[in-house]
Amino acid sequence: MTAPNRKPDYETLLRQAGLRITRPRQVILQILTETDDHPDAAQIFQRAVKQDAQISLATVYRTMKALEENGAIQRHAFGDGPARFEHAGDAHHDHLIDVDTGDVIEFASDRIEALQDEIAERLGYEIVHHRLELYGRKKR
Amino acid sequence: MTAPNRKPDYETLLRQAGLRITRPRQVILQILTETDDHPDAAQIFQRAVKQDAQISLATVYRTMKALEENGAIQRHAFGDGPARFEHAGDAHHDHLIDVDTGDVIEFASDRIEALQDEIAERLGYEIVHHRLELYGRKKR
DNA sequence: GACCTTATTGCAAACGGTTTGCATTTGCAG
DNA sequence: CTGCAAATGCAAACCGTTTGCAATAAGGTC
Ligand SMILES: [Mn+2]
Ligand SMILES: [Mn+2]
Ligand SMILES: [Zn+2]
Ligand SMILES: [Zn+2]
Repeated sequence: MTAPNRKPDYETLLRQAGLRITRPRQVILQILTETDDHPDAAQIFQRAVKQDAQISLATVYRTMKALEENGAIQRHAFGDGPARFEHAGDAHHDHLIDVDTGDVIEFASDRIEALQDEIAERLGYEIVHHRLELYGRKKR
Repeated sequence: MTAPNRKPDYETLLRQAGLRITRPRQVILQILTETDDHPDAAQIFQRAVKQDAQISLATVYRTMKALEENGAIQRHAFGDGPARFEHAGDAHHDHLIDVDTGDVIEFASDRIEALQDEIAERLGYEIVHHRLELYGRKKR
């Protein structure tokens, strides 16, 4: 469940950053555009290989890094597993991870966000970014 | 800055779990007892080697795992660096990491904790654990 | 289109943190 | 003190990620 899809124009974004639109990148960007979950590099790679059998995992990683540096995607590290990605541009939100299924549910709370700022303020700090993850189990 | 030191009796705890009090473990436990920060395995190892030159890093890792499984310590993964440890038993708190210095400041907010429960509740989940980390920069 | 320069690729090897197999040592119950 | 299982040190394996390198291909210029 991702916030309303902004259908970000990754290609234009990359072009403006002076990066080339290569075949591997097109494939990866397409996957990112039409995905609604938080895939890791291996999953993106699996999906990519179906479209172009000679894409390499290294290229997936390099592309993700490029996209991240240009603010096109966000990288998360849930639990201790591999990094997982999602397109940026949607409004800020945090995540609830189902410990049984691994499902990721998004949520947002401006009250929590405000309290975070308050706390940082009180400690004499300015928040650069934060990470709030709830790990939970579905109530039956 | 850690909450008031509970001076946990790790040795008794380990004995009750059926684990043996070996020399390497004594050294590591001592380090953990008198430390007030959030050291990683390499740091614990460095400190340990000063007391007993033949302790191995593998033993540090194995001991940390044993302690964690018995609820004696907590493991954190700040940013993307190595895991960092602190003794459990102190009251729950979350962390503010100084992005410039790496310093870790502890804080607690029952208002935030309550809001988290509320959110999970609303989504039909029960929180097993959570992770709240603020990454900030000191205001001058 | 052909050409040139340079970014990007695939591959395999390196990486850093952590875990593990194994032969040896050690704690500790009897 | 003995005997046995648990714990150790070492080195090798691990897993996700990054990197060096030679080969390829993007895309600006004519
Ligand atoms: Mn998300
Ligand atoms: Mn702490
Ligand atoms: Zn947030
Ligand atoms: Zn908390």
